[in-house]
Amino acid sequence: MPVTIYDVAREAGVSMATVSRVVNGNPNVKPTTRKKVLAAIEQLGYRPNAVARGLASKRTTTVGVIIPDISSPFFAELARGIDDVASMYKYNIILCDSDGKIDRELHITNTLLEKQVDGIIFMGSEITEEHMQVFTTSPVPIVLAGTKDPTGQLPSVDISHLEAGYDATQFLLNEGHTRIAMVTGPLAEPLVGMQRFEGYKKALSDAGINMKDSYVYNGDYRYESGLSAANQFLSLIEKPSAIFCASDEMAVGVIHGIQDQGFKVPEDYEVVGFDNIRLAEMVRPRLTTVMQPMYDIGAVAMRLLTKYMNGEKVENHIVILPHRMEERQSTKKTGGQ
Amino acid sequence: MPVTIYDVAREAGVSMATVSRVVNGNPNVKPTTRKKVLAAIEQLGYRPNAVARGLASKRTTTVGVIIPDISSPFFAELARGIDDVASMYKYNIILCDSDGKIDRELHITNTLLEKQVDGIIFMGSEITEEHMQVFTTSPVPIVLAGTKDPTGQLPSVDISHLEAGYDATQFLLNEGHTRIAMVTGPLAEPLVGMQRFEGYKKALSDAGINMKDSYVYNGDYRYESGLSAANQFLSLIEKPSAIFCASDEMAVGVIHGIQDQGFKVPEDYEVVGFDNIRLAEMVRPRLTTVMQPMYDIGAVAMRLLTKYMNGEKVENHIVILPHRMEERQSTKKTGGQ
DNA sequence: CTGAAAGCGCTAACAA
DNA sequence: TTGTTAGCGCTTTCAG
Repeated sequence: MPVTIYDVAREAGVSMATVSRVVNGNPNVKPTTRKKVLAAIEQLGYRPNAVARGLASKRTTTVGVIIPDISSPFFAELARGIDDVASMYKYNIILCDSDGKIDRELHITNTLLEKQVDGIIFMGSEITEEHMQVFTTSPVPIVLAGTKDPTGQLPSVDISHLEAGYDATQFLLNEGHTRIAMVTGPLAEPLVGMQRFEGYKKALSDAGINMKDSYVYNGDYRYESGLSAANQFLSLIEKPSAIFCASDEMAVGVIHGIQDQGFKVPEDYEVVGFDNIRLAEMVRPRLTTVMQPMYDIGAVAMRLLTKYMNGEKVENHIVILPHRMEERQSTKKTGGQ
Repeated sequence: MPVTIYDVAREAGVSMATVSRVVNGNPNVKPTTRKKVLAAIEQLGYRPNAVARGLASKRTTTVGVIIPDISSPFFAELARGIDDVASMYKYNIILCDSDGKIDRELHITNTLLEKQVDGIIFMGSEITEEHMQVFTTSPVPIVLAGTKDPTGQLPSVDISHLEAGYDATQFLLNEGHTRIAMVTGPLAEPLVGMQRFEGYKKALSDAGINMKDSYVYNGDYRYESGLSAANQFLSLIEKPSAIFCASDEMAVGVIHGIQDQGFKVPEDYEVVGFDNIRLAEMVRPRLTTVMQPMYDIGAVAMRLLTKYMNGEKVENHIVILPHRMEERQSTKKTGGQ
């Protein structure tokens, strides 16, 4: 039988209220009694029951985190940012993998709400009507990380995927390329995969270049689809001269696919990735990529959530963090810049 | 004001006890009343309060997970295994990054216990006296994943790092090498880094080869230390001909270090890694490595924990999962095998 | 098969 | 500065 606040109170010769006060750092306690209580706590090895506290106070100092896949380097880095800021603010994280399945996401949200989390951070590629329905009726604040809500109602922290896609393509255009291919993410994701692709199309059209369907390979962010994409592109009569990939993993796949056929990067083909995960520095040639501040997205999302949980007024509920081109060896050195 | 079990009871015209029964799937409820209650729940949009339930039942269906760094591919994969099995058994995970700092590990353990988790899974490289002191007095079961307790008291799931180190070295020995270098992990980790190194030493000594200090580079599992290790080894008068690395990241670093100096892997130097993270397949040459079942370690650890939480008797509290050599292109094809 | 009632351990007024 | 006293929302005997 564990020791309760009541045991401590008796041992210290005070009331539970007083014990509660010292445990919670309430200043209204005479130093002498505080000392007595502390001694009793020490002596008995008292450990406050957070569940009871949660029930009485209606705050659990726990937030729920819904993530598609914690074993993905991208999301793992985001999660790290979330956890670091959370622990800074004394919150704990209930982490749930959703596998990106909508029904699981919804179900998890509900479980988290049952557990009385003080807030939720949601990562996922798509925000459907159903999501909106659940999220907007949530009794606690929910912020999106690495995605955004199409209607702009929900708080979110993300980059501009469209601009990022545009910039990457532009970068290649500036190198003098006209035959630029793209390995996209799943286009079923309207807010991420599709946006990056839109950026690519826009850059091309702004440059007066017609997009060729044969220069677009629909990937799934994974290494293997980069490999296949390279094979497809290299089998074309008129091959592209540069390839923009919607993820670093695919970019590395593309590079290897190219190298396996005896060509060189960047001499024969230039390749640009997306994300800037650690892998980008662990390949040869090292990968030129769109740097996305993953850790910061998580950290800022969590910080934002703390504000909502504290009832603070938030000026800007949609945060767009900056991205930038990280130039390495998979592209040729541009003259200027 | 959220709807409570009491509201449902009134709406359905029954007692709270009955509502509780149907919510918990207790069979002792007449189908008719069950239907009535379900209707009321639906109608009111009732969502059970897990905190209240936890206080009353003394079970939270939540387990704590202490992890050095969720952004490490190795631990992320373990975490995935844990989470999958946890959700299979309807548990949620409170995930806490410890940064491998002992005081944080201890502090987190305490917080988790305050939150009344039903069990804990601990990942970390070292188990000190202090850990033992805290873990053995825990009111809930604790299982170690990816490490083990030196005294053999605590339940754990791991591989044999010593044997794995031995096998990797042996593998290189079988290829005819006599000058085998090793890039170790931190030797301050007695149960992981040191064990792999011990395996290396043992294999060498069993083969009648004297270990040379200049062939040992003390790394930290990261890519950069592989790079430095390669530089050190290649600057030796008598260079090693094969290098065994205690992590895949370091192995990739070593390979790049070698390639950067104009040499080839495996032609000039053979390299073996450790872990078999996804990266191992995403480099050229693809990495021969010691495959460690990371996902399974997590999954089995969680499964083991469920048994303890259910009060089931466990025959074998120390589980050693198999490892194996995964032969790829960073080593030459051996004739036999 | 159902209801009444006693807590679970703590917080938060409210008094004193 | 401290104590008293209600609950928080639910589970769980124990009766019936």
